[in-house]
Amino acid sequence: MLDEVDTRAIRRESTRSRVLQAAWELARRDGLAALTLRDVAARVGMRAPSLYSYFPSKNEMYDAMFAEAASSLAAELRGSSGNDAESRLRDRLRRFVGWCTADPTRYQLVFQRSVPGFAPSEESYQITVDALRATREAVEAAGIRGDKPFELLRGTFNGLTSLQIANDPGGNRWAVMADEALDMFLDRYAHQRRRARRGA
Amino acid sequence: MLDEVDTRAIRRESTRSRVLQAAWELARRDGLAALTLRDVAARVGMRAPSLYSYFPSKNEMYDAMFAEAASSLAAELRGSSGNDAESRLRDRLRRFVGWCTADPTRYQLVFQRSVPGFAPSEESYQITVDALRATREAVEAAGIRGDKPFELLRGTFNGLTSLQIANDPGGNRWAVMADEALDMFLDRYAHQRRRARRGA
DNA sequence: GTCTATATGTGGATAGAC
DNA sequence: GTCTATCCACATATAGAC
Repeated sequence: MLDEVDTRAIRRESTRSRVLQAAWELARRDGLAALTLRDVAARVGMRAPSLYSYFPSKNEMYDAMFAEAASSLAAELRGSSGNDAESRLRDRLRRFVGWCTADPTRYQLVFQRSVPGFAPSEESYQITVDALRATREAVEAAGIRGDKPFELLRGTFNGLTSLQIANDPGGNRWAVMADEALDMFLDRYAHQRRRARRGA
Repeated sequence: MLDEVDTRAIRRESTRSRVLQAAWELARRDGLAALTLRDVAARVGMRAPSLYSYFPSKNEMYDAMFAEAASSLAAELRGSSGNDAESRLRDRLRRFVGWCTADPTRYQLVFQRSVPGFAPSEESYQITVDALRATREAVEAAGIRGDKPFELLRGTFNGLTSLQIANDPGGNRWAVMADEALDMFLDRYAHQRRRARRGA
């Protein structure tokens, strides 16, 4: 009987997952804001009201998508590696750009406010906050401290990805500048570390 | 009789202008995408269908707003001045950031694709293309050539303004970094002029 | 859990009177 | 030019049968 409960819960999760996948597909095709419950339901062979068994509202469905996307980004960034702090930062930023440009729709949901009336729940939003804090730590591990340099780096990479997605979706005209951007940044802000090393 | 024609045309333009102003006010209050013809009309003491005397469709109204905003930006940037090319570039970039952050709604219409189903007409879009080309010329006048540096600068400033607007609208946490960002950029790319370039 | 039926609301756009 | 009346399509969400 406990087995039955488990089985039911698993099937339920599976259906919920199928619904979310259908929502992503439609959002990629027609745009995030153009999502309708009718279309999502039709895509999994249901009618719109049936979705309310899985999500209490449309915005809760957006929130589940947001959480999925944010978790995916966090996982991608956690996979960063390198022999030293600078290499790990470089890898992390490359992964960031790669993740953002791989799926503009996903990027828009997480980083832009492109769905009128939707804001992520505190819980879902926290996933992105944690990822940002980890990036801040990676920057500091590379010897760069202070809000200003960090926010400048953040702005630079935000700008590159958003130009990429707005003007050349699917391409890499701006994405390939990630390394160059980091070099420019390190040229200016990593000098303390190098000078200190040289001086010592 | 020609006078009458003129008077009528002037009144018409005046009303059209009032409609646009009402649209901006509502867009700032409720968001660009939340604009409705009913609300806009009500704000100028009309009913929705009357607006069709001034704009053939809602998207044409958006396009008129886009053209207005783009022209305003172009005029602002044309006012840039300075004693040398670098100062003029710095002033131009300051003006850019100032213009963008002064009115997030205006910025969103011109630089983000935040209205589903709306794209500017070729004619309106051209205004922004011209402004961008003039900025490119200002960068080259400062001795910096090539697509890559220019696009990197463009990305950096795009990123700063978008962070500013998304996270601190009305404030200046990121806007004040404009000078710092340009310094970082010049550190790396204006050195050709002054000394041998390091690295590749 | 899924359905049909429906409440309830929205908003762009057109027809035709004045 | 502005109005009323209306069309039409759409969408979220609920009630209640099965």
